[in-house]
Amino acid sequence: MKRIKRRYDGEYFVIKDTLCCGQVFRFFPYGKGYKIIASDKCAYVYDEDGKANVECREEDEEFFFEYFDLARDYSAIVNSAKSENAGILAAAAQEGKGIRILNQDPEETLFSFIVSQNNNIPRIKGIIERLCLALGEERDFFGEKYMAFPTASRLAEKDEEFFKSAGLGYRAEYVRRLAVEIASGLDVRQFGKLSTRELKNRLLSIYGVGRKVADCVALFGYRKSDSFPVDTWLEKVYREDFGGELKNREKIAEYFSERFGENSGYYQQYLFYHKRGKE
DNA sequence: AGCCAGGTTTGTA
DNA sequence: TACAAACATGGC
Repeated sequence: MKRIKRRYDGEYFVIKDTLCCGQVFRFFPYGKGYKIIASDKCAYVYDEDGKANVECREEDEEFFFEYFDLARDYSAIVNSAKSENAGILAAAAQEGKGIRILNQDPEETLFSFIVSQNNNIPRIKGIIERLCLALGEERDFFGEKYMAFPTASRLAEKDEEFFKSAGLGYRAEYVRRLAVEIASGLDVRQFGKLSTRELKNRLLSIYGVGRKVADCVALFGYRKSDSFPVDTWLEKVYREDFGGELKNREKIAEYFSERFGENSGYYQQYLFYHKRGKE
């Protein structure tokens, strides 16, 4: 199989910022940048001389073009952010204009963000990697091994003890029950047909999924850019940078998504990255 | 030692 | 409807 290399202009596509802004967990420092694993596919990606570089199998070129959302015009989004007159948003957008919102697999995104609740990013990455190592299918990337994200059927074979030993803590039962549901017929990929509202209600009916995880999954897994996930960092942004008084995170999420509409998800990423900082 | 991390569920009023 | 406590784990 052939290996291909694509170079993209780096003004609105910075690999490091796109991977390190908290939307994805399976990437590892490698060479001049990172190895990224999405579903069962792998790519070597790095920033160099103001360009974003993507190297992968020839047959995966289209997959990663879509994955990195390369058909979308991010200059328009960044310019809108700058014209919003919304506190630090303009500065955050300038700082994070190289971020692209990845088109991730819904099922992987759902499992990943259930793991993310009340947890920190390094730990989330570790837990997910242990699950992949134990249960993922082995694949080859030009002579180097990597593990695909496990199927729900494989996950469903394991008991709660297994998930606890992977470090999931009280989330073990959430993950196990979702795996069993999917293994016995629930197809979360079909949720993509639903409207944003219907999708969120459907996600909220899953044990272990609340408003914030539903918003992340809708945004990162189903491209619902009118979602504005509010976690501890965005609550901080709201209080400290927007002078907000609301206490309820759901209300805060409504405030932002009503204000920013279809650009909510992008702005949220700029603000998150700005507030939390880089790796 | 106690607080925090990309929160959700359950119980109470 | 709104709010508090409980829930595992590990880094600081």
